[in-house]
Amino acid sequence: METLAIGDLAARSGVAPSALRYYEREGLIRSTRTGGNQRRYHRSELRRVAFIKIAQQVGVSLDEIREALAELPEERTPTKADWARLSAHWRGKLEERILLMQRLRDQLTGCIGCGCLSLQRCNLINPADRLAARGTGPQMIVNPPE
Amino acid sequence: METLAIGDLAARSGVAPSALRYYEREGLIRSTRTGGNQRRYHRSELRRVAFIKIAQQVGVSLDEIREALAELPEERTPTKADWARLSAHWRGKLEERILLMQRLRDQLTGCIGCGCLSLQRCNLINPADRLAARGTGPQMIVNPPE
DNA sequence: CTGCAACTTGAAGTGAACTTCAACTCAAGG
DNA sequence: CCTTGAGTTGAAGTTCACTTCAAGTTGCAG
Repeated sequence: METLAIGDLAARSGVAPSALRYYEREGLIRSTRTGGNQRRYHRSELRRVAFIKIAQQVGVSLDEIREALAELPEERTPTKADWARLSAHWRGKLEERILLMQRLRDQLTGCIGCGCLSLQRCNLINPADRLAARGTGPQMIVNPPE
Repeated sequence: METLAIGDLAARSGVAPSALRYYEREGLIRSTRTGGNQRRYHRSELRRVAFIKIAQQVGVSLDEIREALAELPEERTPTKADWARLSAHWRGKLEERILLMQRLRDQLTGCIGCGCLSLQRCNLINPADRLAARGTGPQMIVNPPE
């Protein structure tokens, strides 16, 4: 078995065939066809699907994933080095997201004492909502100062 | 200004009025009405909306958020202690998610050397896909062994 | 060579989380 | 009082990421 039928790729990757067809329509993965028009996947597509799944775990949209994958070479099967570059890039994104979550957690922790949820710094510290003029939303958390 | 009109709550929370109406239909927040049928929000709803936004950041669905909020007392305005309990609970969820991300990051880091993305452990270490029978998907990452 | 599981397509459906629209009413400053 | 920006409703529309369906075709084990 040199190439994979859609069912094989589905079984190996844990992604439903319908989703794989969808990914293909969306330009995230590619296949060749048999004489009878059935999809056959190169083994390297397994890696692409793995990447897609991982990126989704991180909360990245398919659009962004497509953009990332576009950085892989079209003409040849991506090498380890190609994947390494991409992975390194995503490691950065992951790191960022982890930091956001940690900030969220620390805010929550810091505010458990007062129960304020730190909307606009803290409603207890700032009871009159004096900061209301300063833009909307829990700025402190999403875009912390400095 | 003792209570907030929908526009005020929207401005303060950074959530569109249409979304606030939606949240109300979905039972996530509550309002009283003026004689002329306009919504007026108690200031404590600001906290609920903040909580909703934070939970969404963590990737929680509105359904789950509603369930969490259901643990707040209906009959009285939630106290600091009420929020503290809820926040502590969510801190756990956040912590969990952070751990998942960190595991993801470490996997990615560990695999940058081989470019494998660790689908079924590692395709380099395991080139013949011998583990294919062992369930689908990047199990190692989502449900790591031990 | 046959039978049947697995594949093909386009179109339509799903659910989550909202937004937009149209037609109308309210609240409050001048 | 009057104007006007803000609010009201239900229904329909939107985007994302798929799934389901129906009707037909293919590939391979026996």
